[in-house]
Amino acid sequence: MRLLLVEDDLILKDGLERSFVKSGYAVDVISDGESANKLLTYQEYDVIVLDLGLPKLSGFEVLKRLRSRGANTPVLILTALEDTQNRVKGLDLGADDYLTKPFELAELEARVRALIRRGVSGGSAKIGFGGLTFDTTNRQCMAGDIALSLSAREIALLELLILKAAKVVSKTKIMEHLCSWDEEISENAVEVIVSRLRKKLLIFGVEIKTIRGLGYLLAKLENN
Amino acid sequence: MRLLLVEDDLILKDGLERSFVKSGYAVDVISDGESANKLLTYQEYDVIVLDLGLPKLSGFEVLKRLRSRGANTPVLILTALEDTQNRVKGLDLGADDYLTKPFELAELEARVRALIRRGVSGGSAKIGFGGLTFDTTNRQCMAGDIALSLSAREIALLELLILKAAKVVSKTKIMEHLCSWDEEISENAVEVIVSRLRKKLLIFGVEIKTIRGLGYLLAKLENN
DNA sequence: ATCAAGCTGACATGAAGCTGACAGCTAGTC
DNA sequence: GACTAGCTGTCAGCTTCATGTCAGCTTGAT
Repeated sequence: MRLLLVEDDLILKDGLERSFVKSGYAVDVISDGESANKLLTYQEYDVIVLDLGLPKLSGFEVLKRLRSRGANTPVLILTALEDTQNRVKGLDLGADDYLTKPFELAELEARVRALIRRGVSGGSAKIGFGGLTFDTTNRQCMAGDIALSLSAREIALLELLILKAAKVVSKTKIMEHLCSWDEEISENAVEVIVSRLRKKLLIFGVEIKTIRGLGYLLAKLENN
Repeated sequence: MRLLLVEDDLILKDGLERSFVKSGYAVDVISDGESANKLLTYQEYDVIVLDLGLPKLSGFEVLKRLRSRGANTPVLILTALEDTQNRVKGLDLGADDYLTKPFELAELEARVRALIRRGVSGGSAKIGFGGLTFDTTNRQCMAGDIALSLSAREIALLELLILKAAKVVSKTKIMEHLCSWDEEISENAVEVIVSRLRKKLLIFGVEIKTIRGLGYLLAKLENN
């Protein structure tokens, strides 16, 4: 899943980024409100972590403009201001969650996971597809009580496909969700990841269908 | 959909063209204002991407003359001039959107899509016909919750027919919409594409009628 | 009946996609 | 530091599929 972190504190920024990357997110970091606003006009994210105290354009303003463009991307607001007034203002503007500094890393991660879940699967931690169950909390995929042995890339791809249910996901979209700016992979790399994951899923009756020229979609295997 | 790109910067021109072609547009490129103006007197487009800083005739002038001929083709202005004055001037002259360089490719594409949608279907991304729903955003056609498996050409043709609702569309018009100059296909090729699409649509109660000597039109199948 | 317009099955070609092999990289272990 | 195992991207050669052309047919107007 692709995450945007808007934060100007240098130390916090680095720590959060490293931690999110380690958890398997594709993370982009930006440190002022104006750039964030511009970026959000054309780049979609699965979740945004937004500090309120930003240079150039406040977090409030970034959020307001994002919502006024009709985007419903989940936003978690991060701030030093503890008073209720700002909390209310943030939620009124369309924030989905709110965390005041100082906070525990684990709590932030849990809330981010919850936001992604809420947006896609109606809040439940486990999503089923065919004979598979995907657990978004520890990012593991189970078939019955067997845990599939998948690599990080494979899990990221499966997560995306399973969250998009039976919709076509283009190679470009896959590239966007698996990689942040500084990484860049070829279309062929996506094909390779698909090929490897496909092989592992087939055993469990789940198929990755190719829609030529458009992308891939997850489907239950038809037996006949 | 057919797109005209008026741009004199060599590098930008090439990049944009390649990207639009990849997205499935039929793209014509022209690099000076005078030729653009001349071309626009006889060739219709679905959307025009227009640079302001052009040799021979400015983008402003091209736009002004286009509008004075009564054409309401959506126009997106592209420019290095960032000041508000020019933005206002452009919009006053009848531009539909405005983007200042440097910009991200993805943003330009998103805005072009938005313009096409706005122009044709009143802003909604989905258009229905009979039992079919055509999603202009991700260029997919659904019958209920089944996605039709259509090739790129078939989708392009269906898009055109469905946008023109129950009006007759001539073979020449179809050729214009599916191809830019450098590609050229025969009338027979159109017949073949129609034949293939027709077969697939029949199952879903939608018929492509032939109006001999005039063209084709989309109709709901009458059962008797 | 004649002829042009249109239809469609068969085929060739090239692009899109697949996958085994390989090599560079990372993390863990001693 | 050196060794190992596993992950992951690139490449090359292969397969699959979309699409234009052609040929021979059907349809419809006069």
